[in-house]
Amino acid sequence: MYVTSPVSIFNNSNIISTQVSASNESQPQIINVSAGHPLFFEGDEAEFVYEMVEGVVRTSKILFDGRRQILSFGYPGDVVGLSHDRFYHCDCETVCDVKLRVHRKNASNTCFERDPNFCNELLRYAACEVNNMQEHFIMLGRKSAMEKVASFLAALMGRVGEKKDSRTCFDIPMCRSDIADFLGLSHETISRTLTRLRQNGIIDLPNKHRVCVRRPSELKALAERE
Amino acid sequence: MYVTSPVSIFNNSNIISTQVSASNESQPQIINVSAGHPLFFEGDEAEFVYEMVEGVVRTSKILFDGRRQILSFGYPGDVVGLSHDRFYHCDCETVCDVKLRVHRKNASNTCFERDPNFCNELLRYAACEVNNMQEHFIMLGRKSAMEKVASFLAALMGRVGEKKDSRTCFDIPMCRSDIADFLGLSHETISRTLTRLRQNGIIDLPNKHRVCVRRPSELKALAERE
DNA sequence: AGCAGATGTTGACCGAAATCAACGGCCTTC
DNA sequence: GAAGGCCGTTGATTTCGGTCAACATCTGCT
Repeated sequence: MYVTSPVSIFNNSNIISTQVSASNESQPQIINVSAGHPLFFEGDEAEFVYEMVEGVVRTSKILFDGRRQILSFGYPGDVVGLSHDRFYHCDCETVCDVKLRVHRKNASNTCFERDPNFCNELLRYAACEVNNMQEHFIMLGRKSAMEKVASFLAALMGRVGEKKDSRTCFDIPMCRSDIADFLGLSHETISRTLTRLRQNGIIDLPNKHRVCVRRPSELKALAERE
Repeated sequence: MYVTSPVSIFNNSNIISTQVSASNESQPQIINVSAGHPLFFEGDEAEFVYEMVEGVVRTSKILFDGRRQILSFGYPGDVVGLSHDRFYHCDCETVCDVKLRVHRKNASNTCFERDPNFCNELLRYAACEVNNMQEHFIMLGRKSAMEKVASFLAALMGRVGEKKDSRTCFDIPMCRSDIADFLGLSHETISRTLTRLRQNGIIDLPNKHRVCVRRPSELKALAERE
């Protein structure tokens, strides 16, 4: 099943509320996609806009020689597949098993124009998206490897962390290379930096896909300093 | 005169047409701002959305220690000042003398909601913006210094280049540090890379603020390779 | 006109992160 | 359960671009 084009990074606000999307045209369909499958490719006709319900997707662009930049990880509440024209402008794949709500774009290509409320919500979502992307700009352009990794962990902690005693734990469903291509680093540097954070007692790594933050304030400090 | 929050990079399409914006509320006012002045700062109340008419602005974010990332250069036709909430999320300053059209946001804070057409246009503009930003992501995260500078020049060439004989010339109103902070490099690297391009016969530099491209196809090739 | 500060260029050197390489663990597949 | 491939970690080495520094040029100011 091949679907949409994603546009989100870490978005704290579920701007698109359930009832708003439910009111749009024929009720949107929910689909499941298993881990490691593409939803759509750059250049595909952009028929759908997707709302993440469960799981994580990644959106990316590839250069001619294979270099890859991950644009965003789409988490529940995020919207993927917005496009200003008829085509998707990045690839999108599932990172793990995913459940998503599918909105079909109408013929006129400005999606949802018959529903001004949903259009306004989408506009606010897009503006929010732009804001998130701007934060990511300064990360990619001006932060050190340690700052990048700490910022990434801090963002995930804020979004999906579960508090347990004095720790905040969360899963990292994506592999090291995905994180590397998101932060503009090599996967070796991701690994080394995580090891350093563990050695400094700031995080624990119970297994490869889970992080427990032992000192949240120090992590946040590293996200801005060093 | 202090005004808006900008959101654009290099945008080929003047999506916001004159009559659409003119139909919005009380007719928008045109203002002039001279070179080197701020339009607004991060955190300011986002009262206005601006349409660039003439000149160039830069939008930026600053880290605690002074590191700066330029998010976009706003050229005529671009929109600056979109925000998902009541505040601007970046600084904006004029690079040279600027003329711009000012749209006041209404009280409800979702700008222009009474004008569904303009909302749809803005949505398409925002989606286009997101697309441009995605292109910039792969530039910041994965391209070499030469690729970055060549991409920057190629984008400017396509947008504001004037064909003269076999050459395409254009002004670069911003200083080297601005370009550096846009591309995530140091100003010395910008200078060195421009010199290399000149030595290779790909560009001429008649003066510090003007570029003539002698071999456009080689420039475009460098933007993707090397 | 003359001065001061900003801007641009170039060289020397340094360092953070990439690259290259080796290896261990885990998962899939037959 | 053997084989092969991915993934993650760690070490050795390289390299690109940053930093520091010197100097030239330009601009604005009085």
